[in-house]
Amino acid sequence: MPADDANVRRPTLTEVAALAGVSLKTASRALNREPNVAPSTGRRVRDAADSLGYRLNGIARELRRGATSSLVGLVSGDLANPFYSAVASGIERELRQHGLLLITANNDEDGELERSLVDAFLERRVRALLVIPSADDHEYLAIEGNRGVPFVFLDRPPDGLAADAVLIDNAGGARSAGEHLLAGGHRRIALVSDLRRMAPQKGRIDGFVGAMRAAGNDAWEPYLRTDVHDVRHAERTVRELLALDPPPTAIFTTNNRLTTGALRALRDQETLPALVGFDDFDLADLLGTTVVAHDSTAIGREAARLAYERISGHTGPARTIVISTSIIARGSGERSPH
Amino acid sequence: MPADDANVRRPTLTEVAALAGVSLKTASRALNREPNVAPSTGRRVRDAADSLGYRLNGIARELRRGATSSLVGLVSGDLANPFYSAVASGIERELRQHGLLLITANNDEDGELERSLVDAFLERRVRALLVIPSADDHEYLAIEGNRGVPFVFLDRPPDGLAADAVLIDNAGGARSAGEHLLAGGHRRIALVSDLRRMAPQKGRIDGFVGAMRAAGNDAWEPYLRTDVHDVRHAERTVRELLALDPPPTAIFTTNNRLTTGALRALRDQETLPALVGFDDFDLADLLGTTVVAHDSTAIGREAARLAYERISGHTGPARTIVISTSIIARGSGERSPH
DNA sequence: CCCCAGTATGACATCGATGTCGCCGTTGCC
DNA sequence: GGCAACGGCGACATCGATGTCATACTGGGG
Repeated sequence: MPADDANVRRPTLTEVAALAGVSLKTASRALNREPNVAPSTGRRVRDAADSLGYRLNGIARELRRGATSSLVGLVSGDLANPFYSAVASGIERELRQHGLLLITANNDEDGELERSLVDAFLERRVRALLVIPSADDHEYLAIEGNRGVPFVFLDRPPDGLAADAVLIDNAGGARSAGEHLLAGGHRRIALVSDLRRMAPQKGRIDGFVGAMRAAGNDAWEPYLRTDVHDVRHAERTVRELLALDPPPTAIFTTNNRLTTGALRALRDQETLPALVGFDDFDLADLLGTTVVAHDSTAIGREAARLAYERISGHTGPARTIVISTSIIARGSGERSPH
Repeated sequence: MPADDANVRRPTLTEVAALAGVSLKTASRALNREPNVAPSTGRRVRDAADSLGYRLNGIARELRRGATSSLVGLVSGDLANPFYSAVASGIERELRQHGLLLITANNDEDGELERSLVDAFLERRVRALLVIPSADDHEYLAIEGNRGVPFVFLDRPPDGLAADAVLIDNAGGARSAGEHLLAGGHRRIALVSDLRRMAPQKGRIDGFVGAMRAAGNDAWEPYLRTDVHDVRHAERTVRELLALDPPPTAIFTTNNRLTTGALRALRDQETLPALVGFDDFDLADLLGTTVVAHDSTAIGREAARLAYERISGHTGPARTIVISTSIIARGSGERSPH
């Protein structure tokens, strides 16, 4: 049936204009509610548009208006990780208020993939690009930044490039975790961290170590475990730590995944070490887990805000926003050394 | 500095062609690696493109190629809810394999907003539209479905419209939860559900009620609580239920939020009722919470698959995929009535 | 009564790419 | 030696909208 074929094609503005008996330009004016259109003409055009099921072609409009879309790109890790999804949620909310839409892509923690995703976004002429980078080197973005596409880095500082960033006070949070445990009387404190090459992890390690040094404590040193990258590995690592003689009396885990692993390892232990985890998580209150908390949604919101200011024409040097952290004591971090 | 101004405009293919000393069309051929371009010409064009920092304008390309983008839209609830983010993650992974990008927007559980987001997506000429609907009536989408934009409904069936859908076996899962508790010897079983008007909730209620009827049990009836919509409300509701005389000996909560609320309410109780929750959640194993689990990521993956098949030209009647559920016993659902 | 301002409209160029078609110069084959 | 086939390339139209400029008509002021 040819009628079907006709049906799958969307009507163009030209067709609407023809049906309404006006010129293309007048139809455009009517639908955009520009001034200087006779009321009756306007109505006729809109009726024609409705009856045809016309919908503006945003691609064509954007090409004409300057080859830049109303999209903002986010390249991050898997949204299944609650940290990333909280950030994405904050971004989306903020963008929506300005009529911008969010495109997301998962870099699978792969620098190569990240680069090609950034490329894909740039080809689609996103208005801004938000990145929670996995790659270490961001110099390849330098040219772009100067070409009118604002970049904002989230959670990790840009490397080899001046760009806006929203970071967490990693060192501060980790220092306060260390101090909290020291204040509880702990000395043999284990540190379980993720990949050391990632800046936030490095910051957290440094902050913790700083607290230890400041207190003149070096009993933690045998218990340092870095480059632990997933829940299973964290669980295994914590089990191994607890089997040491003497075992640590407290553990500090530097992100939500590692904290989860530690909790699993502690499940069947008789004597529980103290535990403080970086990143708050759902139901931590029920599990009584003491954490270094921060507002992940705010990270996204602030990043989107910075991006929007750049889109709106703000120029000036790169800015960095640091999101503060706070310790939420729920019991696990307050267990005393035995 | 005028050099700056020049810098913010992206070079066009015409400029690349001029620099390489060839025609626009030849430059296009070279960059797209079409046949019939002399190797030396190709190299010259690519060098020119690199030196100018040229990047293809996807908007223009898509306009020319048929006014349809390489984007797929997802309208859902807040990504901060792990159910939605798991679904989004599944979708994005699947789409990426086909070179498609995901645009997300949060409907804030508001039918009006949802409609305008769908509009915005359609204007941007998404290739397909995935919806976890909040609105009840989807007839307004009927015209669109016939215009070549495939729709896939997730978690909730389309209403007044034939479209592909990926659903959870809500009734089946809830029935097995009911049967599980009955088998444990429970009779006074409370049902705490979210908004009854939402199809998944209705399905879960019906499944549970069906199990009760089949067993000839009506002792649950005084403990039915529907239209509980957030964590706080769920916590309060469960507290009230437990204060009844006699109290229920078991509770079935019909989604992850309500389960969270119930867990909070149970925290300080002396005698614990059995608890089964619909939706699995992170750390449920540590909390020992028995749940009706399903693979949320698979929902997204399957929906993206259906959409992709339609994009690739598949026609035929609307299909519905039902994701199965299974009970994961972790202790809370196996407590016996006291 | 004329002129000017302002309103309503349309013709045409344009955004940046790709598709169609045709031209020119080599080959290769009969 | 002539001709078909093909490789390499460019001129031009095109996708669907918006911006610019021109034009016709209306009404009001001098």
